[in-house]
Amino acid sequence: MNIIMQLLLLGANICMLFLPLHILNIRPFHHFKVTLQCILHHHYIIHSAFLLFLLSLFSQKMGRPPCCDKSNVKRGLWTPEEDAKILAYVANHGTGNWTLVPKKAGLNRCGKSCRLRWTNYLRPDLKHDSFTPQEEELIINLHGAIGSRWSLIARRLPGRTDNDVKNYWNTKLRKKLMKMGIDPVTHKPVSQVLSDLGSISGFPNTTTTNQMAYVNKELVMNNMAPTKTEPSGSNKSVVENTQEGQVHSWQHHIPYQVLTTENVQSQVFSETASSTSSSSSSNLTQLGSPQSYSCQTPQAQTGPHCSSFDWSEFLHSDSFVWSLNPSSLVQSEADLSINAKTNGHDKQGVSAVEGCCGASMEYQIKKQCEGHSFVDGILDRDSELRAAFPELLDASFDY
DNA sequence: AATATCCGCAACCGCTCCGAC
DNA sequence: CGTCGGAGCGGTTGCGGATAT
Repeated sequence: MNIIMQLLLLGANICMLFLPLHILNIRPFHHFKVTLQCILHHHYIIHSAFLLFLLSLFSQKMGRPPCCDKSNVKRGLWTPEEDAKILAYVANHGTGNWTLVPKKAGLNRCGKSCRLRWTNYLRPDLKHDSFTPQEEELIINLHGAIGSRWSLIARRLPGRTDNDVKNYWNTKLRKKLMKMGIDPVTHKPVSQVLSDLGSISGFPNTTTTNQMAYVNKELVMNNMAPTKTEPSGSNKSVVENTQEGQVHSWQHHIPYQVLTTENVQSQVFSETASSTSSSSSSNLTQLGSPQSYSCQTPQAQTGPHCSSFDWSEFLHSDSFVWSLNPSSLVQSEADLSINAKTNGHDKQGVSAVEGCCGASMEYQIKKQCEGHSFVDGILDRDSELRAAFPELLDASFDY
Protein backbone atom coordinates (compact mmCIF):
# COMPACT_ATOMS: atom_id res chain seq x y z
CA MET A 1 0.00 0.00 0.00
CA ASN A 2 2.84 2.28 0.89
CA ILE A 3 4.50 1.58 -2.43
CA ILE A 4 1.32 2.27 -4.34
CA MET A 5 0.93 5.55 -2.55
CA GLN A 6 4.52 6.47 -3.34
CA LEU A 7 3.97 5.62 -6.96
CA LEU A 8 0.87 7.74 -7.20
CA LEU A 9 2.56 10.59 -5.43
CA LEU A 10 5.61 10.38 -7.64
CA GLY A 11 3.45 10.14 -10.74
CA ALA A 12 1.54 13.22 -9.75
CA ASN A 13 4.72 15.12 -9.06
CA ILE A 14 6.24 14.14 -12.34
CA CYS A 15 3.08 15.05 -14.20
CA MET A 16 3.13 18.45 -12.56
CA LEU A 17 6.70 18.83 -13.66
CA PHE A 18 6.45 17.38 -17.13
CA LEU A 19 3.05 18.45 -18.33
CA PRO A 20 3.73 22.17 -18.77
CA LEU A 21 6.91 21.37 -20.61
CA HIS A 22 5.09 18.86 -22.72
CA ILE A 23 2.41 21.36 -23.57
CA LEU A 24 4.97 23.99 -24.37
CA ASN A 25 6.90 21.44 -26.44
CA ILE A 26 10.19 22.35 -24.78
CA ARG A 27 12.65 20.22 -26.70
CA PRO A 28 15.80 20.47 -24.60
CA PHE A 29 13.88 18.71 -21.91
CA HIS A 30 15.02 15.32 -23.06
CA HIS A 31 18.48 16.13 -21.75
CA PHE A 32 17.08 15.73 -18.25
CA LYS A 33 15.86 12.28 -19.03
CA VAL A 34 19.04 10.37 -18.39
CA THR A 35 19.90 12.37 -15.28
CA LEU A 36 16.51 11.78 -13.76
CA GLN A 37 16.73 8.12 -14.64
CA CYS A 38 20.07 7.83 -12.88
CA ILE A 39 18.91 9.58 -9.73
CA LEU A 40 15.79 7.57 -9.40
CA HIS A 41 17.40 4.31 -10.36
CA HIS A 42 19.77 4.58 -7.45
CA HIS A 43 17.12 4.43 -4.74
CA TYR A 44 13.79 3.81 -6.33
CA ILE A 45 13.84 1.30 -9.11
CA ILE A 46 10.10 1.18 -9.23
CA HIS A 47 9.92 4.93 -9.46
CA SER A 48 12.40 4.80 -12.26
CA ALA A 49 10.27 2.36 -14.19
CA PHE A 50 7.29 4.62 -13.73
CA LEU A 51 9.32 7.58 -14.85
CA LEU A 52 10.45 5.72 -17.92
CA PHE A 53 6.87 4.91 -18.70
CA LEU A 54 5.97 8.58 -18.50
CA LEU A 55 9.00 9.53 -20.50
CA SER A 56 8.00 7.13 -23.22
CA LEU A 57 4.60 8.77 -23.31
CA PHE A 58 6.17 12.18 -23.65
CA SER A 59 8.97 11.18 -25.97
CA GLN A 60 6.96 12.09 -29.04
CA LYS A 61 7.26 15.71 -28.03
CA MET A 62 10.80 15.65 -26.70
CA GLY A 63 12.62 15.89 -29.95
CA ARG A 64 15.26 13.53 -31.13
CA PRO A 65 16.60 11.33 -28.37
CA PRO A 66 20.25 10.34 -28.25
CA CYS A 67 21.20 7.28 -30.26
CA CYS A 68 21.69 5.30 -27.07
CA ASP A 69 21.68 5.75 -23.32
CA LYS A 70 25.28 6.83 -22.99
CA SER A 71 25.31 6.45 -19.24
CA ASN A 72 24.57 2.77 -19.46
CA VAL A 73 26.72 1.63 -22.35
CA LYS A 74 30.31 0.57 -22.17
CA ARG A 75 32.86 2.90 -23.67
CA GLY A 76 36.55 2.79 -24.33
CA LEU A 77 38.69 0.07 -25.78
CA TRP A 78 37.14 -3.04 -27.18
CA THR A 79 37.91 -6.47 -25.78
CA PRO A 80 38.57 -9.50 -28.00
CA GLU A 81 35.29 -10.97 -26.77
CA GLU A 82 33.37 -7.94 -27.95
CA ASP A 83 35.16 -8.04 -31.28
CA ALA A 84 34.24 -11.68 -31.65
CA LYS A 85 30.59 -10.86 -31.05
CA ILE A 86 30.61 -8.19 -33.71
CA LEU A 87 32.35 -10.48 -36.17
CA ALA A 88 29.93 -13.29 -35.46
CA TYR A 89 26.97 -11.00 -35.85
CA VAL A 90 28.17 -9.55 -39.13
CA ALA A 91 29.01 -13.01 -40.43
CA ASN A 92 25.45 -14.10 -39.77
CA HIS A 93 23.45 -10.97 -40.52
CA GLY A 94 25.70 -8.67 -42.48
CA THR A 95 26.03 -4.97 -41.81
CA GLY A 96 23.25 -2.44 -41.58
CA ASN A 97 20.90 -1.08 -38.92
CA TRP A 98 23.68 -0.70 -36.40
CA THR A 99 21.39 0.50 -33.66
CA LEU A 100 20.01 -3.02 -33.41
CA VAL A 101 23.42 -4.67 -33.48
CA PRO A 102 24.29 -4.27 -29.77
CA LYS A 103 21.05 -5.88 -28.71
CA LYS A 104 21.18 -8.69 -31.24
CA ALA A 105 24.87 -9.34 -30.74
CA GLY A 106 24.67 -9.22 -26.97
CA LEU A 107 26.84 -6.15 -26.57
CA ASN A 108 26.51 -3.34 -24.09
CA ARG A 109 27.71 -0.76 -26.59
CA CYS A 110 26.26 2.08 -28.57
CA GLY A 111 25.31 1.06 -32.08
CA LYS A 112 27.37 3.88 -33.45
CA SER A 113 30.35 2.59 -31.55
CA CYS A 114 29.80 -0.86 -33.04
CA ARG A 115 29.71 0.56 -36.53
CA LEU A 116 32.93 2.46 -35.97
CA ARG A 117 34.63 -0.59 -34.56
CA TRP A 118 33.63 -2.59 -37.60
CA THR A 119 34.46 0.01 -40.23
CA ASN A 120 37.72 1.18 -38.68
CA TYR A 121 39.14 -2.03 -37.34
CA LEU A 122 37.29 -5.31 -37.83
CA ARG A 123 36.46 -5.17 -41.52
CA PRO A 124 38.29 -8.06 -43.15
CA ASP A 125 39.51 -6.01 -46.09
CA LEU A 126 41.45 -3.57 -43.93
CA LYS A 127 45.20 -3.32 -43.99
CA HIS A 128 46.83 -3.04 -40.59
CA ASP A 129 50.40 -2.51 -41.73
CA SER A 130 52.12 0.82 -42.12
CA PHE A 131 51.56 3.15 -45.05
CA THR A 132 53.69 2.66 -48.14
CA PRO A 133 55.51 5.53 -49.87
CA GLN A 134 53.03 5.25 -52.72
CA GLU A 135 50.16 5.67 -50.33
CA GLU A 136 51.89 8.63 -48.70
CA GLU A 137 52.34 10.25 -52.05
CA LEU A 138 48.73 9.72 -52.97
CA ILE A 139 47.52 11.20 -49.70
CA ILE A 140 49.64 14.30 -50.14
CA ASN A 141 48.51 14.77 -53.72
CA LEU A 142 44.88 14.40 -52.84
CA HIS A 143 45.11 16.53 -49.73
CA GLY A 144 46.68 19.26 -51.80
CA ALA A 145 43.82 19.02 -54.23
CA ILE A 146 40.74 18.47 -52.11
CA GLY A 147 41.87 19.24 -48.57
CA SER A 148 40.91 17.21 -45.55
CA ARG A 149 38.21 15.16 -47.19
CA TRP A 150 39.49 12.03 -45.53
CA SER A 151 36.75 9.74 -46.66
CA LEU A 152 37.28 10.72 -50.28
CA ILE A 153 41.01 10.26 -49.92
CA ALA A 154 40.59 6.94 -48.16
CA ARG A 155 38.50 5.61 -51.01
CA ARG A 156 41.59 5.80 -53.19
CA LEU A 157 43.55 3.72 -50.75
CA PRO A 158 42.25 0.17 -50.67
CA GLY A 159 42.26 -1.23 -47.17
CA ARG A 160 42.58 2.15 -45.49
CA THR A 161 39.89 3.99 -43.60
CA ASP A 162 39.30 7.68 -43.35
CA ASN A 163 40.38 7.47 -39.73
CA ASP A 164 43.65 5.81 -40.75
CA VAL A 165 44.38 8.45 -43.32
CA LYS A 166 43.44 11.28 -41.00
CA ASN A 167 45.63 9.98 -38.20
CA TYR A 168 48.52 9.35 -40.54
CA TRP A 169 48.26 12.84 -41.91
CA ASN A 170 48.06 14.47 -38.50
CA THR A 171 50.90 12.50 -36.98
CA LYS A 172 53.33 12.10 -39.86
CA LEU A 173 52.68 13.82 -43.13
CA ARG A 174 51.73 17.22 -41.77
CA LYS A 175 54.96 17.39 -39.79
CA LYS A 176 56.90 16.15 -42.76
CA LEU A 177 55.61 18.97 -44.94
CA MET A 178 56.26 21.55 -42.25
CA LYS A 179 59.77 20.27 -41.91
CA MET A 180 60.20 20.97 -45.60
CA GLY A 181 58.96 24.51 -45.07
CA ILE A 182 55.69 23.81 -46.81
CA ASP A 183 52.46 24.86 -45.21
CA PRO A 184 50.42 21.66 -44.87
CA VAL A 185 47.14 23.50 -45.22
CA THR A 186 47.80 25.36 -48.44
CA HIS A 187 50.69 23.19 -49.66
CA LYS A 188 52.61 26.38 -50.32
CA PRO A 189 55.95 27.51 -48.91
CA VAL A 190 55.52 29.09 -45.51
CA SER A 191 57.15 32.26 -46.79
CA GLN A 192 54.55 32.49 -49.53
CA VAL A 193 51.71 32.03 -47.07
CA LEU A 194 53.05 34.83 -44.94
CA SER A 195 53.55 37.01 -47.96
CA ASP A 196 49.94 36.39 -48.96
CA LEU A 197 48.85 37.19 -45.44
CA GLY A 198 50.69 40.46 -45.53
CA SER A 199 49.35 41.48 -48.91
CA ILE A 200 45.78 40.46 -48.14
CA SER A 201 45.63 42.20 -44.78
CA GLY A 202 47.67 45.17 -45.91
CA PHE A 203 49.78 44.91 -42.83
CA PRO A 204 53.03 46.79 -42.77
CA ASN A 205 56.28 44.93 -42.82
CA THR A 206 56.54 45.00 -39.07
CA THR A 207 53.40 42.98 -38.73
CA THR A 208 54.55 40.56 -41.34
CA THR A 209 57.75 40.29 -39.43
CA ASN A 210 55.81 39.31 -36.39
CA GLN A 211 53.91 36.77 -38.41
CA MET A 212 57.13 35.32 -39.70
CA ALA A 213 58.45 35.22 -36.20
CA TYR A 214 55.34 33.47 -35.03
CA VAL A 215 55.54 30.80 -37.67
CA ASN A 216 59.21 30.27 -37.10
CA LYS A 217 58.54 29.91 -33.43
CA GLU A 218 55.93 27.34 -34.28
CA LEU A 219 58.47 25.51 -36.35
CA VAL A 220 60.97 25.63 -33.54
CA MET A 221 58.41 24.42 -31.08
CA ASN A 222 57.72 21.54 -33.39
CA ASN A 223 61.40 20.78 -33.44
CA MET A 224 61.73 22.06 -36.96
CA ALA A 225 64.34 24.31 -38.43
CA PRO A 226 63.21 27.88 -39.02
CA THR A 227 63.24 29.16 -42.55
CA LYS A 228 66.67 30.34 -43.59
CA THR A 229 67.00 33.21 -45.97
CA GLU A 230 68.91 32.39 -49.07
CA PRO A 231 70.71 35.17 -50.87
CA SER A 232 70.11 35.66 -54.57
CA GLY A 233 67.10 33.42 -54.74
CA SER A 234 68.74 30.07 -54.70
CA ASN A 235 66.38 27.32 -55.67
CA LYS A 236 67.85 25.15 -52.96
CA SER A 237 66.21 27.20 -50.26
CA VAL A 238 63.68 24.67 -49.15
CA VAL A 239 66.19 21.90 -49.32
CA GLU A 240 68.47 23.80 -47.02
CA ASN A 241 65.70 24.58 -44.65
CA THR A 242 65.83 21.11 -43.32
CA GLN A 243 68.05 18.15 -43.23
CA GLU A 244 69.13 17.75 -46.77
CA GLY A 245 68.93 14.03 -46.86
CA GLN A 246 65.34 14.00 -45.84
CA VAL A 247 64.29 16.36 -48.52
CA HIS A 248 66.16 14.50 -51.16
CA SER A 249 64.52 11.38 -49.96
CA TRP A 250 61.21 13.18 -50.09
CA GLN A 251 61.66 14.45 -53.58
CA HIS A 252 62.96 11.26 -55.00
CA HIS A 253 60.77 8.75 -53.30
CA ILE A 254 57.62 10.74 -52.74
CA PRO A 255 57.31 12.98 -55.73
CA TYR A 256 54.16 14.81 -56.54
CA GLN A 257 52.67 12.81 -59.30
CA VAL A 258 51.72 14.22 -62.62
CA LEU A 259 48.03 14.11 -63.31
CA THR A 260 45.98 14.58 -66.41
CA THR A 261 42.68 16.37 -66.62
CA GLU A 262 41.08 13.24 -67.96
CA ASN A 263 42.42 11.21 -65.11
CA VAL A 264 41.17 13.52 -62.44
CA GLN A 265 37.75 13.91 -63.93
CA SER A 266 37.42 10.23 -64.39
CA GLN A 267 38.98 9.43 -61.04
CA VAL A 268 37.71 11.95 -58.55
CA PHE A 269 34.45 12.68 -60.27
CA SER A 270 33.49 9.20 -61.25
CA GLU A 271 34.60 7.83 -57.93
CA THR A 272 31.85 9.62 -56.07
CA ALA A 273 29.30 8.93 -58.70
CA SER A 274 30.11 5.37 -59.51
CA SER A 275 29.88 3.93 -56.05
CA THR A 276 26.50 2.49 -56.90
CA SER A 277 27.55 1.16 -60.24
CA SER A 278 28.98 -2.25 -60.84
CA SER A 279 32.22 -0.83 -62.13
CA SER A 280 32.99 1.11 -59.00
CA SER A 281 35.27 -1.47 -57.51
CA SER A 282 37.42 -1.66 -60.57
CA ASN A 283 37.58 2.10 -60.73
CA LEU A 284 38.67 2.37 -57.17
CA THR A 285 41.28 -0.28 -57.55
CA GLN A 286 42.62 1.49 -60.54
CA LEU A 287 42.65 4.76 -58.71
CA GLY A 288 44.73 3.33 -55.96
CA SER A 289 47.50 2.44 -58.31
CA PRO A 290 50.19 5.05 -58.68
CA GLN A 291 50.60 4.56 -62.38
CA SER A 292 47.13 5.86 -62.96
CA TYR A 293 48.45 9.22 -61.86
CA SER A 294 51.16 9.47 -64.41
CA CYS A 295 50.88 11.88 -67.28
CA GLN A 296 49.88 9.87 -70.25
CA THR A 297 49.74 12.39 -73.04
CA PRO A 298 52.99 12.58 -75.00
CA GLN A 299 52.38 16.25 -75.55
CA ALA A 300 52.30 16.87 -71.86
CA GLN A 301 55.36 14.82 -71.21
CA THR A 302 57.39 16.73 -73.70
CA GLY A 303 55.72 20.06 -73.09
CA PRO A 304 57.54 23.26 -72.31
CA HIS A 305 58.92 23.64 -68.85
CA CYS A 306 56.89 26.08 -66.86
CA SER A 307 59.24 28.62 -65.47
CA SER A 308 56.86 30.69 -63.40
CA PHE A 309 54.37 29.33 -60.97
CA ASP A 310 51.89 32.01 -60.05
CA TRP A 311 50.42 31.32 -56.66
CA SER A 312 47.77 33.94 -57.07
CA GLU A 313 46.54 31.92 -60.01
CA PHE A 314 46.64 28.87 -57.84
CA LEU A 315 44.62 30.65 -55.20
CA HIS A 316 42.04 31.77 -57.72
CA SER A 317 42.23 28.69 -59.81
CA ASP A 318 38.46 28.47 -60.15
CA SER A 319 38.35 31.21 -62.70
CA PHE A 320 41.58 30.06 -64.19
CA VAL A 321 40.29 26.61 -64.86
CA TRP A 322 37.09 27.96 -66.29
CA SER A 323 39.00 30.07 -68.70
CA LEU A 324 41.05 27.10 -69.71
CA ASN A 325 38.29 24.79 -70.71
CA PRO A 326 34.88 25.83 -69.55
CA SER A 327 33.00 23.46 -71.79
CA SER A 328 34.55 20.39 -70.30
CA LEU A 329 33.73 21.58 -66.82
CA VAL A 330 30.19 22.37 -67.78
CA GLN A 331 29.93 18.84 -68.93
CA SER A 332 31.49 17.63 -65.72
CA GLU A 333 29.14 19.63 -63.58
CA ALA A 334 26.17 18.38 -65.53
CA ASP A 335 27.35 14.84 -65.00
CA LEU A 336 27.90 15.56 -61.37
CA SER A 337 24.45 16.95 -60.82
CA ILE A 338 22.97 13.85 -62.39
CA ASN A 339 25.21 11.64 -60.37
CA ALA A 340 24.42 13.53 -57.22
CA LYS A 341 20.76 12.88 -57.75
CA THR A 342 21.30 9.22 -58.41
CA ASN A 343 23.56 8.82 -55.43
CA GLY A 344 22.44 10.95 -52.57
CA HIS A 345 24.99 9.82 -50.03
CA ASP A 346 27.86 10.96 -52.17
CA LYS A 347 26.49 14.39 -52.70
CA GLN A 348 28.87 15.79 -50.16
CA GLY A 349 31.76 14.30 -52.04
CA VAL A 350 30.48 15.60 -55.31
CA SER A 351 30.13 19.10 -54.01
CA ALA A 352 33.58 18.87 -52.56
CA VAL A 353 34.91 17.85 -55.89
CA GLU A 354 33.05 20.66 -57.53
CA GLY A 355 34.43 23.11 -55.03
CA CYS A 356 37.94 21.90 -54.64
CA CYS A 357 39.03 19.19 -57.00
CA GLY A 358 37.56 20.62 -60.10
CA ALA A 359 39.52 23.78 -59.62
CA SER A 360 42.77 23.68 -57.74
CA MET A 361 43.47 20.06 -58.48
CA GLU A 362 42.92 20.60 -62.15
CA TYR A 363 45.23 23.55 -62.11
CA GLN A 364 47.93 21.51 -60.48
CA ILE A 365 47.35 18.81 -62.98
CA LYS A 366 47.73 21.13 -65.89
CA LYS A 367 50.86 22.63 -64.47
CA GLN A 368 52.27 19.27 -63.71
CA CYS A 369 51.38 17.93 -67.10
CA GLU A 370 53.42 20.71 -68.57
CA GLY A 371 56.43 19.06 -67.03
CA HIS A 372 56.43 21.24 -63.95
CA SER A 373 55.93 19.31 -60.78
CA PHE A 374 54.12 20.67 -57.80
CA VAL A 375 57.26 20.74 -55.70
CA ASP A 376 59.14 22.41 -58.51
CA GLY A 377 56.53 25.11 -58.57
CA ILE A 378 56.79 25.62 -54.86
CA LEU A 379 60.56 25.82 -54.98
CA ASP A 380 60.58 28.18 -57.94
CA ARG A 381 58.07 30.50 -56.42
CA ASP A 382 59.83 30.41 -53.08
CA SER A 383 63.07 31.39 -54.74
CA GLU A 384 61.41 34.27 -56.54
CA LEU A 385 59.99 35.55 -53.31
CA ARG A 386 63.24 35.29 -51.50
CA ALA A 387 64.95 37.22 -54.25
CA ALA A 388 62.22 39.84 -54.27
CA PHE A 389 61.91 40.34 -50.52
CA PRO A 390 65.22 39.43 -48.86
CA GLU A 391 64.76 41.98 -46.11
CA LEU A 392 61.32 40.70 -45.29
CA LEU A 393 62.51 37.15 -44.88
CA ASP A 394 65.60 38.18 -42.96
CA ALA A 395 63.33 39.85 -40.46
CA SER A 396 61.94 36.50 -39.46
CA PHE A 397 64.90 35.99 -37.16
CA ASP A 398 64.29 39.12 -35.18
CA TYR A 399 62.15 37.52 -32.54
C1' DA B 1 64.73 2.51 -11.63
C1' DA B 2 61.38 6.05 -11.42
C1' DT B 3 59.16 9.77 -13.36
C1' DA B 4 57.91 12.94 -17.01
C1' DT B 5 57.00 13.80 -21.61
C1' DC B 6 55.96 12.57 -26.24
C1' DC B 7 53.57 10.17 -29.76
C1' DG B 8 50.37 7.22 -32.30
C1' DC B 9 46.12 5.46 -32.64
C1' DA B 10 41.50 3.97 -31.32
C1' DA B 11 37.46 5.81 -29.98
C1' DC B 12 34.27 9.39 -29.17
C1' DC B 13 31.55 13.61 -30.14
C1' DG B 14 28.83 16.75 -32.51
C1' DC B 15 27.20 17.78 -36.61
C1' DT B 16 25.15 17.20 -41.35
C1' DC B 17 22.83 14.77 -44.89
C1' DC B 18 19.29 11.95 -46.65
C1' DG B 19 15.46 8.75 -47.09
C1' DA B 20 11.26 7.23 -44.98
C1' DC B 21 7.14 8.42 -42.98
C1' DC C 1 6.43 20.18 -45.07
C1' DG C 2 8.28 18.73 -40.83
C1' DT C 3 10.15 15.05 -38.02
C1' DC C 4 12.66 10.95 -37.10
C1' DG C 5 16.31 7.74 -37.38
C1' DG C 6 20.31 5.77 -39.77
C1' DA C 7 24.61 6.63 -41.66
C1' DG C 8 28.68 9.12 -42.49
C1' DC C 9 32.07 12.80 -41.84
C1' DG C 10 35.71 15.63 -39.72
C1' DG C 11 37.64 17.25 -35.49
C1' DT C 12 39.05 16.14 -30.98
C1' DT C 13 40.13 13.43 -26.89
C1' DG C 14 42.37 10.27 -24.07
C1' DC C 15 44.69 5.92 -23.33
C1' DG C 16 48.77 3.26 -23.47
C1' DG C 17 53.30 2.37 -25.11
C1' DA C 18 57.82 4.44 -26.24
C1' DT C 19 61.34 7.50 -25.23
C1' DA C 20 63.81 10.98 -22.63
C1' DT C 21 65.47 12.79 -18.33
